[in-house]
Amino acid sequence: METIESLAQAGADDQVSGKKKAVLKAALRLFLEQGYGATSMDAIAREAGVSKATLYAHLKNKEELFEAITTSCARLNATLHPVFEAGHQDIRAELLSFARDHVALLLSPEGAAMYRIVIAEAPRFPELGRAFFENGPAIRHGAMVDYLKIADERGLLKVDDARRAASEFFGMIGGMLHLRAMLGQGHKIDAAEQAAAVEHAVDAFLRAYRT
Amino acid sequence: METIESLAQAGADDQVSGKKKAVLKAALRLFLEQGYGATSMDAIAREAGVSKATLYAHLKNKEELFEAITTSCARLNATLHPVFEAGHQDIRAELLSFARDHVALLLSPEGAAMYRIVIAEAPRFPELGRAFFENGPAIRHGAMVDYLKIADERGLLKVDDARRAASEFFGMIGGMLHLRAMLGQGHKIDAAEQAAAVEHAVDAFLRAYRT
DNA sequence: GTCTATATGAAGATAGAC
DNA sequence: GTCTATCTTCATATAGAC
Repeated sequence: METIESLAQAGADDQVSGKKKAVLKAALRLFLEQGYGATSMDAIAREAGVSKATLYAHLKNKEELFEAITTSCARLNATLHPVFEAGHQDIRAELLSFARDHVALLLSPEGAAMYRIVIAEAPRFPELGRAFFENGPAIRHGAMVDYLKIADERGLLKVDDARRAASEFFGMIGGMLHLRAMLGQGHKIDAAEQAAAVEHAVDAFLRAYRT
Repeated sequence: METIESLAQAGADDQVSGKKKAVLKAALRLFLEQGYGATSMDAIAREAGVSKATLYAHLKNKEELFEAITTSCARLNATLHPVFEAGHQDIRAELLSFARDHVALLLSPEGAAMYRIVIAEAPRFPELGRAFFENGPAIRHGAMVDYLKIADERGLLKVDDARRAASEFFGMIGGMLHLRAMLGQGHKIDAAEQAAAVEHAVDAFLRAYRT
């Protein structure tokens, strides 16, 4: 998993000064930790080790600073989405591996914080919601659609509607767990219980779409 | 569906003055529309048609006012959750009806706004997250668990783990749709497409758990 | 570019009159 | 109980010196 540091650095152009990188990095961390409204420009400047004036020399205002995070947000999603080894050697094992990685991302502190802030601010920053969706869930969904289509063509699964089947897959492996995490009820989720739930869901999916 | 007006009235004790009711009603509306941070006490007082001093005569502060909303929040969930006619006459029809009502709630403006604000503020108001979960998703989940257990006992379905099966049911009928709505990408969801997706998911669930 | 110091305004909360 | 007017705090954003 990519670190917040590398994300912030990657999010900034390579030509920008170290100060700007520090500001973006600090902003990403604080926004994820505390949310948009609760994060003050003072705190970002302090965390970055620069003055507020320097901060405003690089970024127009708080909104622009937050929107700059969109890049890191997209990168987070694109980088973290598991590489789908679509070998179709062992469908159950492949789906299981994909599902585990997906759920681990949803429930990780960074992943959950990112989902939370994007959901919270989507009305005020529609572009952020769009970028997050397109670069994260939509990409993973598309990968699963392709996988299921091939599996259907090869007669390994019987999938009448790959898009809907993919949506059902993601929903059933992580829907309730994700909801619990979003509502702050994720602390009760035991790791073993989580793993068993994912496995159970994958098996149910396979029963629904086996040949 | 219960209106915001009746919710606010029901949320307040019957003995409190009309002014307090007006404040609670205004607060609920503005919180749902704009979120916690973006809603000022000035705006709530103005919307309620009272002065700020009057507002503070009834509620200690903004946090307490927000927490008072928890009651309405719980009530919204409890009231809106579809009555589950567990007749087991026609399982597919019953699951379909339940699923349609559930998804309609998730995607309704009021439901989506409630989910959004609770998710956004769950870190700062853990009790709100807990109350929302216990009175909404958890209740519906429990109802589905009971339904599936009975269906299993009667040999109508083969459900090895009712809790996990219920989680999978909710995830697959609404997971991706809900996520899209939360990220502000719900406007693209065509009503017919939505209905077809729900039906498709119910059928997939039945294939996974049929006898 | 970077800093210290400050202007400006918004929002939570209250004092005192009626 | 209710209001007008005000206090206080804090956050965004900038001015001016180095």
